[in-house]
Amino acid sequence: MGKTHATIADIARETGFSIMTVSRAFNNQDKLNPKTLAKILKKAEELDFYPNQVARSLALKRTNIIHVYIPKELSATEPFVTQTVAAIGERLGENGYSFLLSRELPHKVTCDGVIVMGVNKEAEDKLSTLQIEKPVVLFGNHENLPAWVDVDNYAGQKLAVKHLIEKGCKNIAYLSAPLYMHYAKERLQGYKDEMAECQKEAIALECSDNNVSAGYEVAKKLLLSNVFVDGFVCATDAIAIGCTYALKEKGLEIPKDVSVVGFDGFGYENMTNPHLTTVKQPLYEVGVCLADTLLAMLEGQQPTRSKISPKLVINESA
Amino acid sequence: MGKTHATIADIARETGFSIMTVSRAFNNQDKLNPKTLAKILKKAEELDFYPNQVARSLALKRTNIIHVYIPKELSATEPFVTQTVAAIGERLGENGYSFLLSRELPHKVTCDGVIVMGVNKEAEDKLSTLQIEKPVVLFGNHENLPAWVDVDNYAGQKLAVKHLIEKGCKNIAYLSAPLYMHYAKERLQGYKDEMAECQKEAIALECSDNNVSAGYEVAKKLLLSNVFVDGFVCATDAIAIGCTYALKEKGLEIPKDVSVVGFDGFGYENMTNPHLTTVKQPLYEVGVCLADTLLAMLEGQQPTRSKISPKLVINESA
DNA sequence: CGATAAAATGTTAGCGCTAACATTTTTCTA
DNA sequence: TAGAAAAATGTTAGCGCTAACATTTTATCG
Repeated sequence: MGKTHATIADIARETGFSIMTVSRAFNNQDKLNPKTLAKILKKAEELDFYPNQVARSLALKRTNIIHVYIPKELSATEPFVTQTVAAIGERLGENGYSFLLSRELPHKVTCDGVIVMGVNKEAEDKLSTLQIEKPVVLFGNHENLPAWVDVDNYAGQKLAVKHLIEKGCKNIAYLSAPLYMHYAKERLQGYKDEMAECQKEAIALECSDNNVSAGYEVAKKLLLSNVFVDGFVCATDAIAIGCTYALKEKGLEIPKDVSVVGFDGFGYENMTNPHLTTVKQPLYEVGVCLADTLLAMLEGQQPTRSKISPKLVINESA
Repeated sequence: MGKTHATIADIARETGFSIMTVSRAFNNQDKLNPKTLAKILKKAEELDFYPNQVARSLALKRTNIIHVYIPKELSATEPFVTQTVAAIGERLGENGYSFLLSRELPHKVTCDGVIVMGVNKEAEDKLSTLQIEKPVVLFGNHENLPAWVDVDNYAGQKLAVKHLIEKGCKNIAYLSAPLYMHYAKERLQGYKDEMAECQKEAIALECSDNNVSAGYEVAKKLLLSNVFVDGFVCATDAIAIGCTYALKEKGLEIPKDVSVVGFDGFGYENMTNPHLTTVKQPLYEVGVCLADTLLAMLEGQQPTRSKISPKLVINESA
């Protein structure tokens, strides 16, 4: 591969300073005479020097690698995983860490810390073990873990309801995702509480699945009943899209006759006609927060738990 | 952080072999007496030993890090980027490499190789420079680069046309994406050639943008003219979805009256009613191939160029 | 069965960097 | 301006591993 690259030893030789002084120029600049620092940096520039992170990691007994653990039951290609990972990766990179996507819990010597993309009952025990050795941050929430970041589904869902009420909707129905999904429970509660706080009657229906067909079926069923509804709050965008099909089929116009709000904002919201108003999951922020939480722990700070509030993205459907 | 972890020196001491023999047990097993190997592995297990990759990298003058460079003009959250990155990451991890998502071209000492997620005129010069020092693989195709992996848009679009013809469609129109997108040209050509090969007349219209509204507008325009069309091949799923809205508005049933095929398969295909038949970009395979191409180069093999064929995913719309 | 090749194992040096301590130089104070 | 404190720089040892070469042990064969 041609000649090897300049090292701090080269700079030391050429400037006449010791290796350690050169090392300080890249780590503890404040402990150097400004003139010395300038000379060293100039020579570094001249030699196209770049610190060798591997050597640095070895000397510091670190790896500078973070494992991003994606439990097997999660698809690694789901938007909510990949978008969060993108943010994590960017943030870690800015801080000198590379990362590893893995589907198995890592051995402690292979990383400085772990970000877990969702809880997996099987892995829980291992997590607490690993936690003793290396910092762990979870995407989600868990009472036994001191560090996690989650989306505030509850607050997000309240936002949607609030918006419809402000728009003047009188009868707001809720199409829930299957309740065995933890987010579904949280969102449903947000709807119920917000409705209660506004002295409105809740009408919540659970879909059998989180997809367009299920949303369509449940909305259709509701429309066939005698219940008058002028607003639909849906637990996910997929369900909301299904809902719009049922509404159109019935000849209802969105948002003139009825308003629809979704939840997720993975890009599907722009596939409807009209475009869907939705509560967008703040995945970028979550990813950044996951990374920052871990980085803080690596610097010795206390673990933290964060809930990040989604934002309402107002499009045409409500 | 508690007591340090077992090293090969520990195993050497406890088994009575030299450090080098222990090292061989984890690298050149074939050069060891089987009994020796067994003893060492047993002791390793006992001590929960795991090789320190950082030390290994330093000794081998490698980083075991791959930079995944996402040019600034690409959004890091686009599905086609994030899904490919997920596959790259998984593959690299399996092979002992971690990676770094970066928005700037890396310095050569920070990585063993680079995967570029799309060409950026600005970066092209730098790429050829970097290439001399470290292996580079591009997602896309470029005549000046010896190693790349691309989606075979041309072949993929032919698949879609073929499918409609087999289904018995007589008049197949094409809704193209804006032609300044490189993939749009390739896909359009695939449509044209396949139509020509089947002695069919091509009717191609270009959308002003790659989104639902643009697809809707163009399809609507075509429907207003006197041209009879019983099949739509669309350059993207977003355009196809827009197209379905225009068709439904006109009272046409899909696929009874008219068939629609999209392209991309990023998940939007399941948001339509009926679900969209589409040509799915093989992003997972692309990611794996990008990683494998780079890994092969790192082992000294020649760079290669690959085009990966998308698959037709048959749903309800055609 | 001794010479010789082949297999197995060991020794040395070093990858590039940093912590910890040691030394030198500069600055400050009475 | 001597003497002490502070600032700047240097020395030593080692992080855990591997390449390259050196040595010892075992297998092979006329």
